[in-house]
Amino acid sequence: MGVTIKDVAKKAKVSIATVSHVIHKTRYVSKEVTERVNKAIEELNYYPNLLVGSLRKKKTFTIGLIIPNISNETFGKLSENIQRILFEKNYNLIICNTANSVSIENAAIKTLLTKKVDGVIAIPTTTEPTKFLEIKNMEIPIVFIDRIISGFEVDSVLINNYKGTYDAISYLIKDLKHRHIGYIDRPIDHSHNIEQKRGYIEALKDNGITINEDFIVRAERFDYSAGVNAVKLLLKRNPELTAIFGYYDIIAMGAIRGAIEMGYKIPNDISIIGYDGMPFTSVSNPSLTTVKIPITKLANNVCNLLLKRLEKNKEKNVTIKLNPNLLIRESVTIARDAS
Amino acid sequence: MGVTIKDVAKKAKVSIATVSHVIHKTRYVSKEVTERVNKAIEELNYYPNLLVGSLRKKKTFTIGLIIPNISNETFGKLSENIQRILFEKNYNLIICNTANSVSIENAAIKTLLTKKVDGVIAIPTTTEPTKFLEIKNMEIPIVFIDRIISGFEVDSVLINNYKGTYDAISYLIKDLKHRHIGYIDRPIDHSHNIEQKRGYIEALKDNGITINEDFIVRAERFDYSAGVNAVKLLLKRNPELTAIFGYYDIIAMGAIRGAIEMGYKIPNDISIIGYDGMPFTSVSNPSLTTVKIPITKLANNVCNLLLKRLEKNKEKNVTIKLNPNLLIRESVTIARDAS
DNA sequence: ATGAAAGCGCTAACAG
DNA sequence: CTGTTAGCGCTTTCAT
Repeated sequence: MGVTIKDVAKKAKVSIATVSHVIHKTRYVSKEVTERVNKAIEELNYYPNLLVGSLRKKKTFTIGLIIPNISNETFGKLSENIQRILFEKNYNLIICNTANSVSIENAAIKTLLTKKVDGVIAIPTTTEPTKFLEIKNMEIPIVFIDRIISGFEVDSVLINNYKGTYDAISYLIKDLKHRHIGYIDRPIDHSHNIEQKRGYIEALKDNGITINEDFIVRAERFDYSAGVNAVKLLLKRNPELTAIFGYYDIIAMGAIRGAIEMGYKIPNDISIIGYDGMPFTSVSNPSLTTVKIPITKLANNVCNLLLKRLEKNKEKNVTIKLNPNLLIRESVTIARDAS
Repeated sequence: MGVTIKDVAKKAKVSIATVSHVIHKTRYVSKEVTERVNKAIEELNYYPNLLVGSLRKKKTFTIGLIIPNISNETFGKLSENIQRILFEKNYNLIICNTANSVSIENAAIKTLLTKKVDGVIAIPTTTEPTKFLEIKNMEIPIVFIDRIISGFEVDSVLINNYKGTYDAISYLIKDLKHRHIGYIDRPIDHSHNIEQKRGYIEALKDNGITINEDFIVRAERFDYSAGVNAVKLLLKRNPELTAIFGYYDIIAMGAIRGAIEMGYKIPNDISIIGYDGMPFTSVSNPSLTTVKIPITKLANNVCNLLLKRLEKNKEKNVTIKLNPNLLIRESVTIARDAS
């Protein structure tokens, strides 16, 4: 492992304890000795082995991040912010992409435990707490982002997806007179999309519109082409639709494409709303009206929560709820059947 | 640090050596004992501390990834692929975003060295090898992606940015009859954009077009709005331009927006070509003609190179060069002044 | 077929 | 003000 503290001690003609103390400024060392040690460190290109230190200090300064996929713009931005904030506090991030696979997620947790991370930040895929329970039982702090696992208490920073969707749908109904609104749901249920759907249902109800199950369809996957297919299915089945909500920007972008392929004009024939507020949705044409998740705020809250918890692990779990907000852009307009 | 090998040994009534051997199958242990040990591991929820193991084995199974920013779609995809491939080989990734800052990059290298990573993968920002030289001197394998630091020999997987740009510009000239082609360059020079520019220059030369320095401008930053500004500057100064090449997709997207804001129609008035092949450029409108970097192939090559090097570190440096390819989409068409 | 014990590089308690 | 040393959790050599 190259140069060790011993080599430095020998070169500086001091004990290894002194070297350690010079590095961490953990007790007074005379100026001359300090200089000698620093010189030796410099000359030998010594980098203290933090992993060994962690052996005694019970702290690795490593945090695990479990996330579906960082190549998603939203998750990428989020990871980047988290990494930056934690790096400033001397923590490093081991990022594990789960690709929405429970088995990969479990494997990731296992590795993180063997790497003895000080804490875990997760956007969990699973809806069973099993593996996360193990983390918790080991008293390793966990922070969940935008997901709940029912019956599992953790610190979490949530997005008010109910309100986000409710507001978007209400806007379509009240401001733009839509009454036939299609809905593209997530392939598999998790807490966030269930909340979204509740927002859709409640907004319809509150405006006296009966729910039509035919207007709701699940995307087959998490990607663009799934959006294309979903919208086609929806529009063929329900030609009366004047607006469509996609639970996720990429799906909504696919929906725009699918609708265009079917000969519809966006937004004149069909209004489309997305969810997440990914940057690229603003540069597309038409730009996408979408519900924006406050990423920076999210990252800040997550890190704060975790850092606090790393200091005192004993207090009650905290849940923070952040409001998304509707970004009105070009992909929506007044309903074509508005009277 | 919770449950240790000792606890397992005690519970299974064997020595810690035996526990270790059961875990790693590193010597024969009788069936009964093996079962007892595994049962104890299970019941105690024991996760071996890999960091300690690395103390003796001189191997941490951790790789450092230094990258400008993973929230960039290209880098995000790249990171994700690298993470997945290495994870399958039991390696973890510590990702450090440098935000194109040399000082952050240096700080990142320092941390990676204290975390005793087995290897480093980097898209370097600096053009001075100083810190990377330290890594190399410690005989830690490094792989560079798409960047060269002159006078610094490392394994690298490069993109043939010269050819990528040359082909794109040649296409504009030969197929689409453009003769007045603007060029938006990177804010600061690095190897890849220098190669790109050389491709631009040579393509013009080879087609008998004289280089006009006024047609070349540098983006002020790496972002969308810098593209907007750059194109405006370019078009005001040179109304004769019929096409513009942006060294980076986001800049090119900004250029489209800027040109539209000035009243140009894309592609009829101005053709615009980007570089990178980010996914979102295909769903925008008009979709962007761009030079696509082969991300998956890139990730595979990088990981292969690194994994090989982790086995035998003594051989000569390897450089792999991958060809990008032109994706022809909607943002280019025949020059408006074509005769 | 299994155990005892040295030692990896470092921190921190103790000693002087 | 500085040095000596035990020990963190584990792997591996040596011993039986």
